[in-house]
Amino acid sequence: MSHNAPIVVWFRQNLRMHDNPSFHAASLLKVPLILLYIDDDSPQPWRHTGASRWWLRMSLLDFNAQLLSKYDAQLHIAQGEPLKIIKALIAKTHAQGIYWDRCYEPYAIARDTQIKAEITAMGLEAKSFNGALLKEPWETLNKSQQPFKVFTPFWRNLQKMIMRDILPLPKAFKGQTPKNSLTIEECIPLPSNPWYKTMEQTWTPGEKGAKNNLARFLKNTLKDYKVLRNRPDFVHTSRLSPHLHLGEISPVQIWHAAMSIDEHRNDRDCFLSELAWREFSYHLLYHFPFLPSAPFKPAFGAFPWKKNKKHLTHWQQGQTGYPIVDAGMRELWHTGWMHNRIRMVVASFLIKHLLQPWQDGEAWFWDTLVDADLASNAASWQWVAGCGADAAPYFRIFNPVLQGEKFDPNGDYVRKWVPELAKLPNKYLHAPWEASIEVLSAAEVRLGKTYPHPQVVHAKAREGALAAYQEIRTKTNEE
DNA sequence: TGAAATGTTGGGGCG
DNA sequence: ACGCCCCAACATTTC
Repeated sequence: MSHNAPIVVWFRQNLRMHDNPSFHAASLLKVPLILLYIDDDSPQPWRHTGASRWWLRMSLLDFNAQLLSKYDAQLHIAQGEPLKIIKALIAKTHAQGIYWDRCYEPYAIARDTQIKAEITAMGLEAKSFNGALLKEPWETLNKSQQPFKVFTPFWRNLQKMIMRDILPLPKAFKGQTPKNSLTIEECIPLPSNPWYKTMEQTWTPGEKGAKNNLARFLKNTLKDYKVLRNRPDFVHTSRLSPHLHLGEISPVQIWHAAMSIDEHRNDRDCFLSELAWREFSYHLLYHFPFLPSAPFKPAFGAFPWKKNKKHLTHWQQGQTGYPIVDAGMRELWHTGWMHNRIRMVVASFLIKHLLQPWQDGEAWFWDTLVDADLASNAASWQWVAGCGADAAPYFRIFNPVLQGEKFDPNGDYVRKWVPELAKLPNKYLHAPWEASIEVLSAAEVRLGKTYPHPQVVHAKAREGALAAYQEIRTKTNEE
């Protein structure tokens, strides 16, 4: 192996050119670079499907185009088992090593650990970097060197830490694309069903789209973020989550960009604390790898869920009869995204009103969200269910009518996504069953025909949820 | 990053 | 003028 042998840069969830630690480090070596992307189709839990896979396709296409125009280099696309692919690639190209930015999903950690061991055993270099997090999960420990289990101390600790500088764009390098490369289009075909067309109108996947979203957010909507982020009828959140998931932008870039703004300090810190929730989720997933499937609080293993396929289906389709819930579920289906406040409302409804296991909601979000992220999704569902680390107390049950009236006071959000209720006056928009026959017919609403009756009665469902909670509390105490 | 039930207070109507 | 009741409005507790 000559010291001019190429280095493989394996891109995974870091599809960006700026502030990319592995890419940047490799580019400093002044050797040819092989830019690799592998669609890992080996059997694994939580493989990306649905909406987030559509995003992946778009993101890869954009990234590849940017690489081509900036460096005259292209991604080497492969599909299959990463270890085999990498070994074959190294044999063919005589590469001297491989660099990547770390992933933190349990499956990915196991896979990468094995690959690193095998590559090292071959006498080659396998080097990993932190490109996805502000700090590694093992760098943020409490005073007794244990992982944090409560957000606030985690957040306070994070705020005291010094963030690394943003890395510059890699200088020119010699790109090398092995011949037998698949195209991105072949590797990740468009879904057969045209649902993605609405998403194309909503989103601009890729590094530029991410940057534009950040700039738009900091300039126009950081002011009053703390209050207005709760309004699903406004565009007042950053909408960075899908970009962050594939690393089109890094949390370090976001951190420094936000910190460079001196006005609206309260709003800024509130925004950064949301970034810290993402960080906290990764922290939890790393230290408690069962997080996506089992309750963080073991007592919840005995929770008396009342599995009901019909309830789940109505929820998924946005046909629960509670307008704010249905609006959210339909926004999700059509755009691959849902406003965060509404995510809490619909999740609480599925878990507490319908008594369906949080894992069923988690699975649905995994398929339908463009920002589907194992750590955030698992931690957030557990948070709502009350079984997570620093979770909302179980008895905190959202009233879907009050939430609607409070956060969608003019009804714009419900009217947009549940148009069959659009003509109802505001007074009844969030609780159509309370309207008189006259009001309903004037609005051309026929409950049970044009819009469903409420699937459950709030007050009764609330009692049921509290009783279910009581059951596991009793069991826990007996143990 | 709830909501409902329960408790307290004080203004005003009224005998 | 006074006591009594009603009930917002707000505070506290409970789930």
